[in-house]
Amino acid sequence: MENAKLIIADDHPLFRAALREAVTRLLPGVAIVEAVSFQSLQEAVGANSDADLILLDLHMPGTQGFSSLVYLRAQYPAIPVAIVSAAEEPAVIRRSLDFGAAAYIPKSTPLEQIGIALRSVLDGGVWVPEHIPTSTANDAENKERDLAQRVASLTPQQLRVLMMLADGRLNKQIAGDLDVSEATIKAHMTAVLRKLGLYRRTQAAVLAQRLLQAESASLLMGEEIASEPDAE
Amino acid sequence: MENAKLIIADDHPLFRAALREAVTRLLPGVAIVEAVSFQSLQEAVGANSDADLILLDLHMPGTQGFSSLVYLRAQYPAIPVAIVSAAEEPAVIRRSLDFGAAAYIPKSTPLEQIGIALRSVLDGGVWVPEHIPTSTANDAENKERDLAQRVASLTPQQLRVLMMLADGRLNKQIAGDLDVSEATIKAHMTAVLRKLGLYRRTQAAVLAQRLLQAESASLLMGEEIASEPDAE
DNA sequence: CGTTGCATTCGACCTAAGGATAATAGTGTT
DNA sequence: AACACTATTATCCTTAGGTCGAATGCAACG
Repeated sequence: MENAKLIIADDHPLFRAALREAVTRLLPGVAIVEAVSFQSLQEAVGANSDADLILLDLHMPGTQGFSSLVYLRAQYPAIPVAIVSAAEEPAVIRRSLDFGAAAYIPKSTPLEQIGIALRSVLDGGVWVPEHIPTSTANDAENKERDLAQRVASLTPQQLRVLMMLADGRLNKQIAGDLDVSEATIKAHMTAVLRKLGLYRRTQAAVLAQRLLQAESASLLMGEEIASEPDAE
Repeated sequence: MENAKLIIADDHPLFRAALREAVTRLLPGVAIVEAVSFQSLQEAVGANSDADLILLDLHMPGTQGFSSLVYLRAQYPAIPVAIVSAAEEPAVIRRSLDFGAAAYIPKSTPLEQIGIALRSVLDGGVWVPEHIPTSTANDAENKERDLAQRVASLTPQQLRVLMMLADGRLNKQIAGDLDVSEATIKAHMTAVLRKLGLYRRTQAAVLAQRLLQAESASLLMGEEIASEPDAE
């Protein structure tokens, strides 16, 4: 475990340095790659697809909300991702885990706890702060969590299609972007709708918009999402 | 002006009382109707469509974001709406005005200022706090403001169609809901797309989602919205 | 080493969406 | 009364969207 390879992604230079320092002390001998933006994170993980762990800050230039996490999980499902964030709301933590994060480390976590967390994740485990309930009775939040898990089950290509759909692009345009035929995009679209339990692309677009970009606001209240293709 | 009719819509009983008290003192003799939710506001304004002013709190049960304001403006364009809110961010204030509000009164506004504001609005004028710049150099925000104004230009029926579209409903379903033919919905849809400067219903749905429901988060950063139906 | 599972790809086929045009009717303003 | 605007509908046509079935290829498993 000591010659593991870590990727640290955080846009704040000071905090990145502190994190590097901490990791070096807690896990001597690990290799560390740093990324300062979503762009550089993509490059870093592309050049180091054998990495053993990614420490990820939500709120980086180039991404909003959970899109970077979802991207990583879809693109490199083998690499565990630990979220390192200032936010400590249970709803954010739970959703991070629903999106496939292996750990959620609030920036206020004591050093030795961070060490425990990192070792646990490198061993293939999961780590969350102690006082966080893993379930909630909030019906609206549960609905959103379910959807988050569904999004996490998308394949890399399906996720790409969904994100481009949320940009309002046509199947034909997406096909051009991904350099495949339009029929292929349609097939992906069908799969996305099935996995998300929806019936129309418009619903998926709105959903992706809310789920991936929303921060604190919409986490606590929900509304109806899917409706049957009802009779008329 | 003294026998004007006001509608006060605020879900907080204490603040509603304070507001009623203040209005009674500032404008003796005005009739006051109160609403505690979006539902009751709809009833109140329906039964008092000759009202001279609506004092509206954003954040009421039954609505998120600006949807209640947009609804009122579309449904009763003749009745000026003054937003009364705790939020004081210039971006929120500007967007409220873009959506057609006649005034924006932060809850911290001194009483005599409120009186000036109300009289100004009842006279057909507009009122905003002094220190708020009416324009911004923020390119992303300007893009969103332009879209907000476009949304404000929709007719009541067009707005309803847009909102249902943002729920992911089919033209056929919307037609059933509004009890008109699908051809009519298509005509409205075409008009909506034209007014918003878009080319696809998916874009409109995502847009409505962001514009009407977004609170603080997405107000400061923007992304590309419309793209030409480009060649492929 | 085969086989099972899944992701990706695609064509055929049908349905939904959207543009153009034109017509009717109600409403409110000038 | 004339005008402007909204709402409604229909017809025709083109494009976009979505389902089904099926082929390919890769990677894990026994």
